[in-house]
Amino acid sequence: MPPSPAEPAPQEIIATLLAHYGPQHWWPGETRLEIIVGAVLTQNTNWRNVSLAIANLRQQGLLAWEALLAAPDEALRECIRPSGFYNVKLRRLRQLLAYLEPFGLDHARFSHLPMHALRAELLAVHGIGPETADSILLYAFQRPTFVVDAFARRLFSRLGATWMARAGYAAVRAHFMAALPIDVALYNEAHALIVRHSKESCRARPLCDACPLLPRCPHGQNT
DNA sequence: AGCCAGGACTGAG
DNA sequence: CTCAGTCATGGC
Repeated sequence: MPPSPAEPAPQEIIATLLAHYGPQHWWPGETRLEIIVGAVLTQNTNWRNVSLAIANLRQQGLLAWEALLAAPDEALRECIRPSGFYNVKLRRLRQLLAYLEPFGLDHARFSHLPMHALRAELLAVHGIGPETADSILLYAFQRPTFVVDAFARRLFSRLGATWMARAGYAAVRAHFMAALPIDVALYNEAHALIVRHSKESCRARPLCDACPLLPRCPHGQNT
């Protein structure tokens, strides 16, 4: 797919964002279970709504392994309602839990299995697609996989890698992983920085003069 | 008051 | 294999 002329180099962009925003130490949840739940609930949904759902679960004491497994559908549904698509997400969450249940979240298996093997297992769960699987692998199990999301696609597309807007998930992921060292901490920061930049500077109105990516980043284009 | 958000799956052509 | 339709709430 790439390399074409004048494509943004991932390591440069990430380094620039890192220099500007500093390390994010970003973590989409307090616990492994919370991260996994959040990964499902955030599918095509803004994090604000997911937070409401997570808060409900916490308040009901359902962010605990045993309690979550034992919770009736109705209780779970009410908790996750604010995150939208609650019927679908309830099923997907259940199926993911069903896959994890025989082992438990802290089973050695999840830290010893080769990443691609674990990734394949997650992808085999109905309702777990590539982005959800990668989020879980990276943030719950500390595996070095690059998370491709709408933010990364939009940002790099605007910076010159226009092919990313329509390319398949695998191609985009492979591009980033070929351009960057295979490193958990790096991928963690990269995703966090891209999200932060996308929500902050790139949405600033009027145009944000402090944008670390100026003049490359054409502020004002759609989102 | 629409429009859209950190996807994934299904059925049709 | 490509792609529109489907699922749904809350914030702006």
